Amino acid sequence: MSRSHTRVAEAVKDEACPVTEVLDRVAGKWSIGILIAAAHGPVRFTELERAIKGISRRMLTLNLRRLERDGLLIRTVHPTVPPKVENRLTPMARELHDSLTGLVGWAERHRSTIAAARVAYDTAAEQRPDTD
Amino acid sequence: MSRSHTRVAEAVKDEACPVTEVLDRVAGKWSIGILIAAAHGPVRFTELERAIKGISRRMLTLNLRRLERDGLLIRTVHPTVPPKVENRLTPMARELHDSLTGLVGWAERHRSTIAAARVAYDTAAEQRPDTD
DNA sequence: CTGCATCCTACACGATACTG
DNA sequence: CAGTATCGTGTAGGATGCAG
Repeated sequence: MSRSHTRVAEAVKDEACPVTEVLDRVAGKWSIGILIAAAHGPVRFTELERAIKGISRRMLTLNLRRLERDGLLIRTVHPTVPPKVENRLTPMARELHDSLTGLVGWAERHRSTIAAARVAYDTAAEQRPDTD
Repeated sequence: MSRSHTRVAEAVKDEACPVTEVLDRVAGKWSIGILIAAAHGPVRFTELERAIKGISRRMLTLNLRRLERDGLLIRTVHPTVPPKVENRLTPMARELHDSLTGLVGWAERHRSTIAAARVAYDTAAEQRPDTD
């Protein structure tokens, strides 16, 4: 088990690598949440704001813009008096959404294990006066 | 000290957002790259450093520690004269790795589309003196 | 309702130097 | 080889207030 992975290492080399690319796009505290929250069809700004919970208007706006800029999100503005904006994912984003749910599923499955690992790690660290 | 977890907002709404959980773990410029680079078995520090290329020693170390703390990575130190440290993913991390490669695959498939979308978006923005 | 402007803090990351 | 220590920077993100 070695040769086939060489390409992975090579793929990871410079800034232009897809890894960093996707990272940049999905990075951030809210991107994934927004993508998932917006996945079930046209969603309005306020809906997202409530759905995601914890996100600030500023962050929602900024992330929405970035996603739109990357062609992951389509923002439809209805020039009505009370402004109405519908956000929906592009097909491309829906593909991403699949990987994302996979990620979330993983998180759900192992959350407790991870939490335990952290406690164990921290405890072990505290046991070591050196690490203090 | 592990204080100041402004990021996760801790236990308050942890159950509510496994999204944020996973985000926090995969967030960062290098986490994914490291996980992928370390996926093919025991890898030494320097190997990772060379494989990922662009990463600083400091960042490699920090991320390695975090992954280890979360129970995603096992760090085996061989107390030999030239220190030898082997890093390998835990089974849990391997599952994550699958989602990750999915993510990377998506990135590879749509990279050009995204780039185009950006250009289009930016161009459109420049066309609008109003936006100035 | 949807968003932008401003201010401010925290932290991720980089560069460099030192060490066992 | 595999880190650690320190300093400096950029920017993500939060809080608040104003606006079409």
